[in-house]
Parts: sequence; C-alpha cells; structure tokens
Amino acid sequence: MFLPQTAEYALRAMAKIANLPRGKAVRAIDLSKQTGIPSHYLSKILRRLVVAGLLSSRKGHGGGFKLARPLQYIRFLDILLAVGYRTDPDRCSFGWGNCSTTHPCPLHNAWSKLNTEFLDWAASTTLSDVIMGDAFDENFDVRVGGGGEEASTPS
Amino acid sequence: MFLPQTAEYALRAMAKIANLPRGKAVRAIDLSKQTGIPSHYLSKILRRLVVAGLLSSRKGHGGGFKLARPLQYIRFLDILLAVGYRTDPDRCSFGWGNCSTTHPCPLHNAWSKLNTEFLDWAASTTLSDVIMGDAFDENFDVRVGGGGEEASTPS
DNA sequence: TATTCAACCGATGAGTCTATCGGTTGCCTG
DNA sequence: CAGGCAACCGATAGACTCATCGGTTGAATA
Repeated sequence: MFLPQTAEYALRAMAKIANLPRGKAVRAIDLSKQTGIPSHYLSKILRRLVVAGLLSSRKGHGGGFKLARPLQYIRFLDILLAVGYRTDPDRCSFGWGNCSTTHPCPLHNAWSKLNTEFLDWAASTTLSDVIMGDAFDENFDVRVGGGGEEASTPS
Repeated sequence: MFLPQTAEYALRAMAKIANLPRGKAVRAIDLSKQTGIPSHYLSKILRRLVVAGLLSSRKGHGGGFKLARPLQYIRFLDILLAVGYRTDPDRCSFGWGNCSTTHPCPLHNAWSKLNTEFLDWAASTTLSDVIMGDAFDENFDVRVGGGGEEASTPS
C-alpha cells in the first residue's frame, strides 16, 4: 500500500524469521524462496538489518541469519528505520518549510493527525505481534511457480 | 512522508485552491509559483483532478481552475484516487496472495489495523479541514528563490 | 590443510516515477 | 474577425528505486 517496496520486503522477511524456532539460522536463499523476495535483493536488505543490530549473521557452512534479540524488542519502527525509511516528524510534506504547531500550513493539522497514528503504530507493534500458531506453514509460504522444494535440511 | 510525490502535490494544490475566494479561478502558472510545484507537472495533475470531477477548468483569456463542488464534499480520498493512488484493501502487501481475515498472513492483523486508520482518515478529512484564517497568506506561500511577485492581479 | 558453503560487496542493468518541452485547441477580448 | 491567452496533450528526458550479476571473504567440515 503506501510503504516503499524495500520496507515491505524487510517486514515480510522479519516476520518469517520471527516464526522460526528461536536460535535456528536461516539461509538467505531459503528465505528468498519462502517469501518470494528476489534473493540477491533480499541479501542486501538482510545485511542492513544486521548492521542495524536487528539480525545476526554467520558465514560459511551452517551459517545464516537469525534475530539478534527477543521478538518483543524488535519494533516495526526499528525495521523501517534500518532500511532507510524516513519519518521526518517536522516535515509536513506540503511544501512549507517551517511548519510547526504555532505556525501551521493549511494541511498541517490534518496531516499530523495521521502521522501520529502511523508512528504510534510503528513504535508499538513488534515482532511478537506477528507470531502465528499451527496454521503458519500452510498460510505463509509463497507458492512461486516451480514448486515447494523447501530446503529445510530434513536431517 | 509516505505518500508519493504526485499525491502530495495534489493535496497541496487543492489546499491552496480551497483557500481562494469561492468561484475565483486560478491559473496553473500562478498556482505553480505559490505552491512550488513545477508548472508543467502541476498542469498534468490538475487535469487529472478535472477528469475526476473535483476541479472545473476554463481555457483562454480569464480562464483557470476552480473547485467543482463545495469544500466539504471533496475528501482527501477523492484526491488521492484521482491521481492514481491505489488503496487495495485486499492486498496485504506482504506477499501472500489470498490474505483474508479467516486465513491471515502473519502481518495481516498488524497491517490492517494501520490500513483502516489510514482509510478512515482519508475518507473523513475534507477540504473544509484545511481552511485557514487570516494567517493564511503569510504562512502558505512557498518562498522560492526569485521572490514574491505574486500574480494576483492587484487591480 | 583442502574443499565447500554462505554471507558480503561493488558495479551494473531495468523499470518506474518525476519532470520538461513544444505544439495544438478552444476561448475571450478588442 | 484578428490577436492573444491559457488549458490541453503527446513525446521525451532525468532521477531514483528496485533488482541482478559475478567475484571475494570468512567460516565450518573432512
């Protein structure tokens, strides 16, 4: 809807990772298959999440990505900021430079009402709000053309 | 913030027009100067608003644009739709095709909460919410480099 | 230590959104 | 009716986001 594609991808990937068994790392390539996000592009997004301290990564054999902290401490706002989403509370988006409560532009009041709601939502929603029950596996996976060969190392 | 530039421009232009004396037409070129929106691009946006029935236009000498109906009957939602903004209530933005209340994807609940708030805002806010008092002129005009030669026919 | 695996990284291509330009049509004034 | 004015319209250029590719680095197994 109104989030940039990259931000959407980041939320989608994090929601998927959050629903894995805690402590288990997932490979970027598998995550790509399961979420439908182009793999190379996903890698870039994951790296930004690592840099932001939301994910931890390990190279090499048996490596992958996992959450760097517990679910309830990763807010949607953190994820959005990690991929470069700007909140810019001062900017009213409607062309008037110095827009404030005392000197509002015509759209200021209407706009800030929505903006506040959005920031509240992003700051109060965490990954613990996206945990699913049993229906998860059957509901979340994206069925891309080829089929369902999930690489979840059956050993 | 999170609206496309075009949608932002449309709201800005409409807010400016709404604050003109009712029935007075404004030229695209003047509106461009006052809002800081590139003139040719603004013309395109204005035409879309005309096609959508939110503005009326007149060519030739003394022509210009004005609102096609009273302030309170022009919702923000109408403006956004007029410039091609998609609301897509069904689409959950997170990659799972058939996402519904009965079969939600992990992010569905968190997301639809925000989406509902947004649509409520867009549908309940109208141009009558952006009318300013006396402080208008001094607050709204964008001071672009050149200066303040407003073309508001002083006669 | 050799081999394999997977994250990392820079450069590049594709596509969409934003913005510009020039010419055309229709309307008003003199 | 002649002239100028301003919306209209298609084609095109620029900028930015999205996406891809190939090679490199570091870590784990054997």
